[in-house]
Amino acid sequence: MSERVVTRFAPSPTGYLHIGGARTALFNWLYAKANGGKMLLRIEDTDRKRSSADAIDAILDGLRWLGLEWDGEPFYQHARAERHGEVVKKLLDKSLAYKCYAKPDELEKMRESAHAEGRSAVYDGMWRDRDPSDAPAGVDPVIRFKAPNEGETVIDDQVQGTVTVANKDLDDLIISRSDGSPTYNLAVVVDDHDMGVTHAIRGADHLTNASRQAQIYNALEWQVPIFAHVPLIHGPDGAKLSKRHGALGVEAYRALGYLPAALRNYLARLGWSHGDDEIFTTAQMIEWFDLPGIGRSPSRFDFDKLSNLNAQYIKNSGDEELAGLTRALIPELDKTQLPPNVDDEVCWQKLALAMPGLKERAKTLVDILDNGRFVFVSRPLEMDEKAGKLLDDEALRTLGALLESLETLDDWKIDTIEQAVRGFAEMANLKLGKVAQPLRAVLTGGTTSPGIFDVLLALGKDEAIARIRDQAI
RNA sequence: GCCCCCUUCGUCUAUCGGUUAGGACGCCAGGUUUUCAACCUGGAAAGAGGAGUUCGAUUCUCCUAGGGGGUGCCA
Repeated sequence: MSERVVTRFAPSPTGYLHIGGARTALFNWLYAKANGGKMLLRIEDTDRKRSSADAIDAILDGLRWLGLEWDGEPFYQHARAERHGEVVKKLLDKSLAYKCYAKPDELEKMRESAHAEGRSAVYDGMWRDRDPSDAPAGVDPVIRFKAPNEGETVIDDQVQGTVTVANKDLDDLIISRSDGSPTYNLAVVVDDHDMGVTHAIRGADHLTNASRQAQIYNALEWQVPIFAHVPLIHGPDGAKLSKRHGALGVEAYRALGYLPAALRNYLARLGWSHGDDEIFTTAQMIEWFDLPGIGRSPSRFDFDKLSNLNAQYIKNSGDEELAGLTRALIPELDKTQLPPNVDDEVCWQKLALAMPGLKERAKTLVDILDNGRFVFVSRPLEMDEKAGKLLDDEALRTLGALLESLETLDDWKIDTIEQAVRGFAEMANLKLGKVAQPLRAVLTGGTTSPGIFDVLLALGKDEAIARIRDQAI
């Protein structure tokens, strides 16, 4: 391919960057990277009423968080209205478009009869060849594209294959509103052309648009870009994605404690495959990504699989890094769920110390925080029900006896701690569990935690001994 | 209604005419074990239905059913 690849991600700023959009962006980004090309970003805000600055920010932030940087400055479609108008005028001058004065009730009638007669095309072309002098006074017309009536329009889609639509099924679509603003299909064609877009990778909901856009390209005698329409993502129940399941904005995934790399990996694997490979680095994704690898059927969003992948990414991340990421997450979280002392530097150091044990049982960064809560709480610890039950007199006496072995430890290292505790259990002729469980209770206030030696290490000698002393007899 | 697209284990998918239909998540059982996880081993689990093409169809074609998308002066 001698032509340089240019892809684009073109969201409309009517809400956050949802998961489907994120995947579309990822595919465009991967394809551009894989081919040494560029991915441009275009904000499709021709409908000013529906667009918002907040939505634009959310989309840009979401892309950055996911690590999908676009090339150059974002394009804003509304800012190109003048150019769109030029093209509309050109079409008008060449008689490839015309003014239409049809009234709403006339349109409604056409809709009804099209439905009744089983026709796909709605607009009947009533102004297509009418003399402009028939125009009613005081009505601002829309401008319609004069679509071919016969033959067929064929799209050679890189994902869907050859898609053929009979031209009689496509009516004359509006390319310019009565207020003079351009509509989507016109703006997309003009912008993709002007931006030099070679590949349009987008959701399959645009498949029918592709046929109409191809007709406009042909009328303008511009080259039609290569299309790739990616099947949509559905919710776990197969229905359209709703907020209840996957249709969260990507910032919600961040708040849920997912790592960008894991989400990228999951999204890449959802609808695209490279043999049996499940886990790949971003570099591998770029190396392997191609359009034929994209499947043709819609897929469902599966949180379990995402979580599993996220767990693996967490397991392979550094302890300090994870502590930092978890700390950075604090502002995103529900205040009532936070552990105490989250501003205490020492607690975060302890969390990093506890990380080897925490990260192997965490699916998300939120799990790390939840399971690492014991490093944050202040003495004296509250015992939960199970912990309280466990701490009978016998257990408390055992802990009292254990204190000596720990206090005499000079070197508070994981293996010396283990030696001390195991040694004590052996000496006391107790199974390790008889010592570990009560110990876990007094150190964490509960009955589940990372390995008990890890807990002792993370807490530090002074704090650990103090917590034991608080309860032991 | 009409147009377009899709259909392999519950889910994501491999297979590109000949396989005991493979992998991953989840699930079940066992192992390991200081709790919970993690981990290890094993297991159940799929070609929507019907025609055709072919020596041979999951794979190619058609029909049906089901699902999705579109059908806007939204994108």
